[in-house]
Amino acid sequence: MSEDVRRMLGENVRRLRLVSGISQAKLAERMGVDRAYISGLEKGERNPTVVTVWHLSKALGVAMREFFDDKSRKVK
Amino acid sequence: MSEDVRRMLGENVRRLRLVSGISQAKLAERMGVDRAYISGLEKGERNPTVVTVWHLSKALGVAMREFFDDKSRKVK
DNA sequence: TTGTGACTCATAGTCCGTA
DNA sequence: TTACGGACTATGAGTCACA
Repeated sequence: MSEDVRRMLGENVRRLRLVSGISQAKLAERMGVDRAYISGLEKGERNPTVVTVWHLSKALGVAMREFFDDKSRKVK
Repeated sequence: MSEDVRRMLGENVRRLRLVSGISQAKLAERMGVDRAYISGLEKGERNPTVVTVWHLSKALGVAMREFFDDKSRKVK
C-alpha cells in the first residue's frame, strides 16, 4: 500500500535526523520549511514531493536514496 | 538546484521505461493515470510526490531508489 | 507515439495557537 | 522538545482536446 511508503519515509527521516543529532526545529530551519511539517512527515502523515525530499537530503547531508531504503523489511 | 531533481527524475523515468520497452501510454495505463502526465514527468516539468514515484516503481518493476541515481553525474 | 496549454480538485506546506 | 489542531495559500495530481 502507498501508506507504507509514507510511513517508511517518515521513519527514515527521523532515523537520519537523529543520526545527525538535530531537532525537528533545526531541520526545518535548514530546509526553510515549517517545523510542524517535519512533525507530520516523520509520523508518515505527509506525502512530500521529490523536491522536498531533495531539501531533506541537503539538510541532512545524505543521498536521496537513503530515504527509500526499507530498514523494516526483513527479506528482499 | 531543485529543478535538477525533476530533470534527473524525468530522465530516469524515461530510461527505465525504455528499458522495459513500453510506451508512455502503456506506463500510464499500468499506473492508472493520464498519458499526458507521464509526458510532463519525463520532461522534468513535474514534481511528483513519493506516492507517485512508488506507483512508477510498481509499474516498471524497479526499486524506488532507481529513480534517484544520477546517471549524468560524472564524479561522486 | 509524444508534447502542450488550459483546466479542476486535492493536497503540499504555512502560520497561528495550545498542550 | 514534540504533537496536534484550525484556517489559510501555493502548488501538485490528474484530465482533455489538439497538434
